[in-house]
Amino acid sequence: VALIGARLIRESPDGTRRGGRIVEVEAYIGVADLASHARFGRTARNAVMFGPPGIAYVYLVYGMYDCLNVVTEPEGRPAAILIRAVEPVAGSEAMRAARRDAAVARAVRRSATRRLERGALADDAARDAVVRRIDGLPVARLAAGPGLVSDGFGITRADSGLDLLDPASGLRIEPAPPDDRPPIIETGPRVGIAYAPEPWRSLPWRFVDVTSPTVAPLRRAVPTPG
DNA sequence: TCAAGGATCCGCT
DNA sequence: GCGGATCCTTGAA
Repeated sequence: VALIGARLIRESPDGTRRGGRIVEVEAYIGVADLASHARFGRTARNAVMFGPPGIAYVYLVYGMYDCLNVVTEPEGRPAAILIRAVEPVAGSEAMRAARRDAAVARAVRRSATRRLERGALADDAARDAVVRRIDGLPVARLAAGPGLVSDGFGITRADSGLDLLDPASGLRIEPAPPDDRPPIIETGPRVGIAYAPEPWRSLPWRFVDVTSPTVAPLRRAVPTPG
């Protein structure tokens, strides 16, 4: 919860600076949390979750998207916060450019597979469609999902293990400025963990700042049919 | 070594 | 609103 409102900062070697307000997170805590990557114990992938706090844990989901987490508990206790959405504050055009690069690369790969299956399909057409879509996005939507945060900020698994609390780090987290708009936080169940048994599946460990145009307010209740 | 499935996003219906 | 893309990680053999 303390992360909501904090700033995610990316400084590239060329001096480009991207920054945004963290507006949606999810908590994954301990080996007992059967929704967490730590549920199988310590493995090659999740090793940094068992390390000291403040470190970046980046993993690949669905074979396509990198997701950024912040390790939270002291060494030996595996826990991390998944950063699900960031509201851009600075460097939004650099984010847009990074989103374009990532999406175009995916579109070209996909176009190549399709060409093998069902005949010619111009890479240029796929590329143009992707560029139009990304260029039409409002700034608030540029990092409105865990995979999109990584795309927009240029985060990859190579960044896993970085110290996010080091002021000299090219990828880091800073406190919200004192005059910042105060967040209003809603909670809800975590997303995409249907494989987890109860109570883990329903624990309200997802936190959203509903003052942000980047995220939609959580639905409070499931309406009864009829 | 193998087979299964995923802390997502996008295009198409 | 649904299903495909895509490849890495995992436990089991």
